[in-house]
Amino acid sequence: MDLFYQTCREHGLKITPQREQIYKEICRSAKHPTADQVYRAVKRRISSITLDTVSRTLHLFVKAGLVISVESYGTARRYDPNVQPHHHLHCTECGGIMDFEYRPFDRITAPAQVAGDFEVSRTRVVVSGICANCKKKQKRKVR
Amino acid sequence: MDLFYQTCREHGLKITPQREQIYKEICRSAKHPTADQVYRAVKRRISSITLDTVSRTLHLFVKAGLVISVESYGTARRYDPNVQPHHHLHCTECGGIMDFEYRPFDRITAPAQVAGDFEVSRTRVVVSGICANCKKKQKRKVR
DNA sequence: TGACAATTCAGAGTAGGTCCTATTTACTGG
DNA sequence: CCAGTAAATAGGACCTACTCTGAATTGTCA
Repeated sequence: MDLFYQTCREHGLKITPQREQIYKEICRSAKHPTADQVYRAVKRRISSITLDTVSRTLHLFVKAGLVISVESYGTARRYDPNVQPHHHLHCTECGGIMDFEYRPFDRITAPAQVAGDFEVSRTRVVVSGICANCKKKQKRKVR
Repeated sequence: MDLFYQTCREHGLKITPQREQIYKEICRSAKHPTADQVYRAVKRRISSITLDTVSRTLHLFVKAGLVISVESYGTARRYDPNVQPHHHLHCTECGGIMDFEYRPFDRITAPAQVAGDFEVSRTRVVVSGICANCKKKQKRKVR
């Protein structure tokens, strides 16, 4: 939580009970929760909170670099409190995203000819496929 | 378009004017369009078409391997007719996704200790940052 | 402590689908 | 090349995940 207070101060963000709970919740969750999932969890502590507050707060957190917005394949944005380099396994069946760490991948950088005028902030390897769980259930073909 | 006819036949998908136009449109667009963008474009040719038809058709195309569903950072799914290995630049400001090709990245594979029971179908490098366009406009700090 | 800008809440509005059902259409065998 | 049938489509209701507006409230600094 120290990181939270420090980052808020650095960016001139006011510290409110709502923001504390939102940040705590996103850190507690092992998955990459959506705004709505965070909202439901925080609502148990602060019953008056709205989804709008949670959504806007998560956007602010992203801008402040406190959490990151990770790629999604479904319909909802997903957030990740792990701002350290790491990589993702993406299941094309259930839409789930799982973290994995593999140091050699952390050193991958796009060559200048590719990056060009692009200001790179993060490079990630995304492995798509079918997770063990979904593979079991999978017997049917296309249609 | 040959690929389209062939893939449809292989998967027992009927060939309809709607599906032809949807596939043509997604190939024409250099970006990675959303279902809604494809819908608006195709509607100019087939005015009776519905967003529902476009959405379902794109799902079918994904299952048949005719197009792929790429990662997004907003709330809309994005589709890509380029099923060959390639990589993405993702602008965190405008949400845009641009393709890039860099052969050495195509050979990246996750080690067994990571993949485990996961059945890998595709591995992609995603470079996040700020594109040249957005960098220009960017003068303001957080908030 | 008091002023005030930042933040929150409530409710309405929007984007991007998804589901249901009746109707239409593309493919198959005769 | 035509009819039967399963697949596909259109239209409309419904849903999820935000996003906006405006008024009320609250944290922060002098």
